[in-house]
Amino acid sequence: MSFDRKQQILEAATKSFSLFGYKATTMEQVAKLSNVGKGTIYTFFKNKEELFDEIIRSLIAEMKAAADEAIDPSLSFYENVHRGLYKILEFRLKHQLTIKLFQEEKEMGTPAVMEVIGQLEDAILNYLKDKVSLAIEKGVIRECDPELTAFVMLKVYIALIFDWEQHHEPLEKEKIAMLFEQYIMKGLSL
Amino acid sequence: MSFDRKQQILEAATKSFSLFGYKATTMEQVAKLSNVGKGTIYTFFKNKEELFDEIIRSLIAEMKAAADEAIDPSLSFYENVHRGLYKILEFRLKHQLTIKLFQEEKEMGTPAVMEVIGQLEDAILNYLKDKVSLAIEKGVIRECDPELTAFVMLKVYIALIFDWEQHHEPLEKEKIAMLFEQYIMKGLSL
DNA sequence: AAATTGACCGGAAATCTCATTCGGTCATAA
DNA sequence: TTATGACCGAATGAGATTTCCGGTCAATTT
Repeated sequence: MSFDRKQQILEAATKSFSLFGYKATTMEQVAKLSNVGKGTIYTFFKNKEELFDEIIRSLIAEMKAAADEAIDPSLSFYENVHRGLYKILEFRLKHQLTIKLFQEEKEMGTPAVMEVIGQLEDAILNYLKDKVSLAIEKGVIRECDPELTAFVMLKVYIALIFDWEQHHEPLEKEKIAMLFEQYIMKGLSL
Repeated sequence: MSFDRKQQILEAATKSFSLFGYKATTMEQVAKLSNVGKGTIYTFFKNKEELFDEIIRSLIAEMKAAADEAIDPSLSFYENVHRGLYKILEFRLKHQLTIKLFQEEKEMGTPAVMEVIGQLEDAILNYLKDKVSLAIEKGVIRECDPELTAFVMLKVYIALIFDWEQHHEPLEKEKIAMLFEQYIMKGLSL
C-alpha cells in the first residue's frame, strides 16, 4: 500500500519534471498529481533533490539496459561501441525528461540539474570504461588507460554527433560509425 | 599622424580590454587612456565592436605567428600538430586579453565576446585544416575530409589539455603528445 | 498510535521602480 | 577640415516590495 503511493509519487514527479523541468515543478504540484498530501512525500523522500535523484537513478538504469540491448557479441569491438553510444545518445534525444534536463542546464544552469547531468555522464563513462577494459583483456585493442580512452572516445563521439551539427550539416549514422572507426580505431597514419 | 593616433587608441583599448574585459571598458576610458576625445575614436572605428574586432584580428595574427614558429619541418606531422596546437592553447592561457575574454564569456556570456571567441576558434580550425590538407597531399596521412579531421583533432586535443583536468590530474605535455599520437595517428586497433 | 494532511514559516527569487551609466551623435571650437 | 566633450536615450543595475515554494509540524484521520 505504501509501496503504491511511493510509486504514484515517482510517476507524478517524473511526469512533471519531464514537462516543466526540475526548478519549475513544485512539490505541491507533485502532491496534487499523485493524489497525496504534500507532507506525505516527505515520508518517502528526504527532500526534493532525493526524489529527483531516485528518478535519475532509474533513468540511468534504463539507459544502461538500452545500450546493452544494442550490443551484439558477434560484432567487432568498435561496432559495438558505436551501437551502444548511439543508443545512449539517441535515448537522450528521444526522452522528454533528458531533453528537458539538458535544456534546463543550458539556459538556467540549475545546480541540482547540473549535478545530475554530471552523474549521468559519469555513468556513461564508467560503462564505456568497462567495455574498454574488457577489450584490452581480450586483446582486441592496444594496451591503454581505460578511463582516459573511454573519455576520449566519448568526446570524439559527441563531437561527431552533436558538436559538428552546430555549424555543419549533420552526419548520418553510418558515416559516424565509419569516422569513429577511422579516427579512433585505425588512426590516420598509413 | 592620424596613423599614430589610431595606434594609440588600439593600444589603449587593448590594455583596457585585457584589464577589465569588453563590457567593463568604456569608450570614455579608452579616450582618456589614449589622450583623445571620445568622438575621435569614432573617426577611426565605426563603433565599439569594430574597435574590438580589429584588436582580435591582430590577436589572431599573433597566434598564427606563434604557431608557425613552433613548427619544425624536420619533425613528423603529428609532432608538428602537437607543437602548433600546444603553442596556441598555451597562448590562450598566458595572454591577459584571452584570459579575460574566456572568463567574460563563461561568467557573463557577453554576445560580442562570444562572437569573437567563435572567430578565434574558426581561425584555429582553418589553420589546422590547411595543415591536414597539406599532409594528405604529401601522402603523410590517410585520405580524409580535412575540415572534419581538423575538427576532431582539435576536440581531442582540448579534451586532453583542458577537459580532462576538470575531474582528474592534469596530463603532462609529453604525455599529451604521446596520447595524441596513439589515439589519432596510430589508432587503437592492433 | 501510526499515518496523513495542508496551513504556515522563512528565505530565495521574481517584479517593479527609479537612478545611473555608457555608446554614439553633433554643434562648437581649434 | 579635424577634434572635442556636452548631451541624448536606451540599457543596465540597485533597492524595495511582493510572491513563491521547499520543508515542518500541529491537527486530523484511520
